[in-house]
Amino acid sequence: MQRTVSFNQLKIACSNCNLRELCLPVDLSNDEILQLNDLCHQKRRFAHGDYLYRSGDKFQSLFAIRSGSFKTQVLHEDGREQVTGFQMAGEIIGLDAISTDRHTCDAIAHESSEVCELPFNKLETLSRKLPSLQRHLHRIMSREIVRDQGIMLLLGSMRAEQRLAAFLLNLSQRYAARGLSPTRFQLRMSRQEIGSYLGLKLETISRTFSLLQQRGLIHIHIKSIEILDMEGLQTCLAGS
Amino acid sequence: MQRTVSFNQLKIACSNCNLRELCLPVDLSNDEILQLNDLCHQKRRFAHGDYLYRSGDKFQSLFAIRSGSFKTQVLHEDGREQVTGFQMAGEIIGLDAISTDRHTCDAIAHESSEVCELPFNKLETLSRKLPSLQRHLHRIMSREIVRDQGIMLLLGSMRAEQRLAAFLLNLSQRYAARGLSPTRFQLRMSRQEIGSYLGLKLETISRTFSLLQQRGLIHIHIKSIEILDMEGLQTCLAGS
DNA sequence: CATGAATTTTGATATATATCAAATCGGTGT
DNA sequence: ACACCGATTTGATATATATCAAAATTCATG
Repeated sequence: MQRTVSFNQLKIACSNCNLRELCLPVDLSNDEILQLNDLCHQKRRFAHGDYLYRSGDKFQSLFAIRSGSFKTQVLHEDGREQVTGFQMAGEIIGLDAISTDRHTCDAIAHESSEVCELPFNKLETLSRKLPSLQRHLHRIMSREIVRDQGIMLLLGSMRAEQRLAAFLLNLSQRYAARGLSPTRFQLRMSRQEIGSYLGLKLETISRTFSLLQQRGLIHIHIKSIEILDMEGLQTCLAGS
Repeated sequence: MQRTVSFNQLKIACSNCNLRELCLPVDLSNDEILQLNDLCHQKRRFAHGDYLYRSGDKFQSLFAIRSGSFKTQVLHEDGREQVTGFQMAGEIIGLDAISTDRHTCDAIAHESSEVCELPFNKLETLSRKLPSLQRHLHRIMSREIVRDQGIMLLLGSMRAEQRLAAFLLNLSQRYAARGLSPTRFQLRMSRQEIGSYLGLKLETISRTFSLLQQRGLIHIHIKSIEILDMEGLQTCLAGS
């Protein structure tokens, strides 16, 4: 029953889902990789604006973003909507739903995107057999906690300028981790959405972009941004 | 090798660590309960102000608070410290460290407290054998994510009054869940700490308490608080 | 290419909270 | 009971961001 796989097959298997978060750091045998790969065979495409899931939907699967990007948001009782995160290819989405069996936010495609579905029961079953997968799943969930606490700190004690610097540096890092330019990229989200995420109004975002540009830290034109002075931005994040 | 346990023993086992979060909802056999119980045999006491762990410490265990309460905080580069959470008896603390192998914040006893240590490797090993424990661990981590995202929403889009109302209602619920009065309890934390947690200054906290009192929603005297109008507070949380 | 809608930028003003300062209160030890 | 020290409350003012409004730019559509 032991299947043998070539290194090439293995690479394909591993990249099958583009599971940067789930796959890469796991030291699994070839066979184990294949098992994991079987998990996430089912793929789905989404166009800009499509919902991956909605708040209240029954939770069954995590989703690994293969390509494209998503945003997550919640609707307040009064109708206002608040963005809780931006997710890029290679990230896992839906972790918040595990505790309640229902999704707690909406996930919406920001552009044409592909995801693969990871049925959570199967993921749990497999992770009982594969300790390194189990550990990895724990790390992913913990990382989400750390990320969220980072945002809490940002919202609790930083001013507009620092928040935006933190946001841009975070995007920059994530692009860099994907082998893309950390200094020149497209913002997939509107000023409105950035503001909602950072706890600021769109006008403040616009003003703060202008400010950073005047200081020569960035060059921005609508959705195209170039970071001109990375260290300057970091200084700005550190604040006064 | 199968040990038999009476219902009474089982209750003792389960309550051994006062693991509201870890134990109660898990449907384990008697023997499994005993295994879990073995995990958390080591107990430690802390006095007010003692550190349970510090930011940067090597991560090895989660901690279950048996009695008392803790706060977690991070130190910014510039020396300011920000409270990231208040933890009560029955809660699990340390989840953020799993992803980095190092603790990412300080945990400090707010009063005389007892914790039991849960070596994470052992917890993982056991949870590979006990699916319901595995599922439960996942739920606990997910719940932490949901909690943090709740704070994000609060910090991002609520005013002082709403934040404080949310804070008080949250405490109230947690006391209620422990069979204590949801309307009359002691605040273990200072105005400073509440402010730090809610992204406000201590003066604002004090003023807002006064405001809520003037409106007849609460009665507060230093650290003793009584909620007089629960619905009023909820309305206040919902905001304008 | 022209038109209109949506997004972004910029300006003027309002407002919530921070900051600075002082007074009051509560607890602790002598 | 008294004096002291930290925590809390309250007041006056400053400031960052929100809000309201209008202009400028970009984008979508026929």
